[in-house]
Amino acid sequence: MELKRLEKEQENLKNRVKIIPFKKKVNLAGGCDVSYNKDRGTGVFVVIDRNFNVLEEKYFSAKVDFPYIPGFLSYREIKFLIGAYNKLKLKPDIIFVDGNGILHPRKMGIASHLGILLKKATIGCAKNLLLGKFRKIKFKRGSKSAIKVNSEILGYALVTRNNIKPVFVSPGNLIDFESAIKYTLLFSKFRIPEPVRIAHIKGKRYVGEK
DNA sequence: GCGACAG
DNA sequence: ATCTTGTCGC
Repeated sequence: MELKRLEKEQENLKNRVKIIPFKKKVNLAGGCDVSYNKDRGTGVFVVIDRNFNVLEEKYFSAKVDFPYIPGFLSYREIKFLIGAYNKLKLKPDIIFVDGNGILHPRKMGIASHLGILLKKATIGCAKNLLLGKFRKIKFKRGSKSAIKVNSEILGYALVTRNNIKPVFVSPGNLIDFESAIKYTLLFSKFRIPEPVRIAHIKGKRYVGEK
């Protein structure tokens, strides 16, 4: 099937992912999300500062041309994200993506894919677990638990708010686990990191042109 | 074979 | 993801 080809493409792409120490100072954080309406999708990109002020927001709408298939989310959504990103004037130092980074069957979740195409540091923050196992944790902001896939750590379950279930964080590209966790907490006020949460809200409210 | 399965 | 009001709990 066609998915076999895409699987190989992911296998190749993953060789370009770099899980390396993140040194840059983060003044601007980007967040993105895709919302749907019938057969159309809209990508939203927002840029916020460390005080959660929204400095810029851009949209990109187009027809949906790929179904949702677990493990292949980027083939459905990445064009919307790229489209919105290219309209930004401000370029974020780090980007939060709704979905996984290397916590993926082929270590090529949408956050990693986007990070490679944009050559930017990206962090994947999923609301639900795609794969792997982790030990139970206290629902106390800051507590975390490694998510293992075949005994290899690919991400962390991270509690960003007291008494609220964790989000599943994994490096996308050009960043390490520690920094991914650190910045996710730094930019989280509620369960979902603000950049992504805001992008999500903007998307639902957005009524753009075709 | 059966069940799980980001958005 | 999306369709959708009230409602339970911190």
